[in-house]
Amino acid sequence: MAKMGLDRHTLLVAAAEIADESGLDSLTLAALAQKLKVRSPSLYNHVNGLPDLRAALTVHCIRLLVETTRDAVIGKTGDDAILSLCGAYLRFARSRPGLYEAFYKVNTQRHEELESAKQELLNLFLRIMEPYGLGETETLHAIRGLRSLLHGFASLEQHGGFQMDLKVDESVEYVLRAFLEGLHTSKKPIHK
Amino acid sequence: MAKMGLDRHTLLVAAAEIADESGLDSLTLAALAQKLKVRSPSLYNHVNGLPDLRAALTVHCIRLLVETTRDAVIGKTGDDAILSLCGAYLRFARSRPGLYEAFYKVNTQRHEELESAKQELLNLFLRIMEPYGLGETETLHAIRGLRSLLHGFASLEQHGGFQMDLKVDESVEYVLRAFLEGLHTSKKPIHK
DNA sequence: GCATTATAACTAATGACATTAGTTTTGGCA
DNA sequence: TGCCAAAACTAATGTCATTAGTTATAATGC
Repeated sequence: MAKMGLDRHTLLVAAAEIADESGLDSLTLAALAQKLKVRSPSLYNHVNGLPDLRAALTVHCIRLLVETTRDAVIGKTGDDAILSLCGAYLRFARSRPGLYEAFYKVNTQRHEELESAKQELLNLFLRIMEPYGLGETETLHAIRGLRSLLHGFASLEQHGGFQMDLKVDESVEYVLRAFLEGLHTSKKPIHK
Repeated sequence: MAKMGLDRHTLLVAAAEIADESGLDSLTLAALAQKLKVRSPSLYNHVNGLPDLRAALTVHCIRLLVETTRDAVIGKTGDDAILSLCGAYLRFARSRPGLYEAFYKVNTQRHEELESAKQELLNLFLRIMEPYGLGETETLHAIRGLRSLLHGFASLEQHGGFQMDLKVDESVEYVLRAFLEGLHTSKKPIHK
């Protein structure tokens, strides 16, 4: 019974690997234990059960996503920045499908870490929308639109929603350009 | 041991109720059996295990969604039709959250029913995009955009993604108007 | 260096599931 | 009325998560 020197972070990384390989639903404590060559009850020394592990994955995902997208917008502004951010977002979702699943399957219970990670992501979007000079409310609407668009594309793509023989990236670019065009054109309040 | 007179459709409806009440993950054969006052192995007379039940729910969901949205666009064209369709879509997702979950958690295995239900939904979008006079490719891009937007909003809303004190419906309307505006404005191919 | 102690591993056990095999009942039809 | 297929059942297996209680080990204090 050698001590394996596991810690929370090691578990997290291994868990993310399992999720990426076989989907978040396949992430069981049994599978994780097997991967780490340990009996499943041992995991409880580092993690508070499966829900806790999944919540930790959510935070982990958001942090990586912030890192990735923040990196993608360095030295860019306006439409360029947005297109770059969106590209990075979607590549992230594709390369880490299981981790990305954890992103939106957020547990209702909110804790400190999760909130601050989400806030960071929002801040990134806020800064990137600044140059558009939309008002506060409209900026928030626009950000929700971007997030929804990105999540929609990512989620549908992940679940095999785009079967048509047509590149998803081209759809994304087309749609983003139309949306941004629309933002530029109608900088006025919504008309009744 | 009285015969309960269960059939596949009864199971489906009861299953959808459970999913709507407690989430798709809570839909277990055990729970369904209890709801129907039957032992869980009995369910296998009508359904081929949990995966089959979930697949059936997916088809059920898409059919209801087609019905609902088709109804919403009767007598409307252009932006009006789209706004109405989108409103109906999102109301559907809100009112049947568990069923809607089944929509996008599509099993990779495709069968006849599922494909034809999906095709019907696509056809509805195709017809509604006709008056925009975009080319074939661009119409498909635009439809993907609409679907992604709708799914993104629905999914994020369902998972508590919009916490800001700002009506989701207003965001949807704002974003849709911008997107449609953009479609109208840039009817030309994407420029490099 | 040695004893103590907290920790990280373990084994054993329970209870919820899904699923399969094999059994009984029953409703409809010849 | 008797037969049969369908629809219910019981029993059993295997996979999980989780808890309780045990043992080994590493780090700490002396």
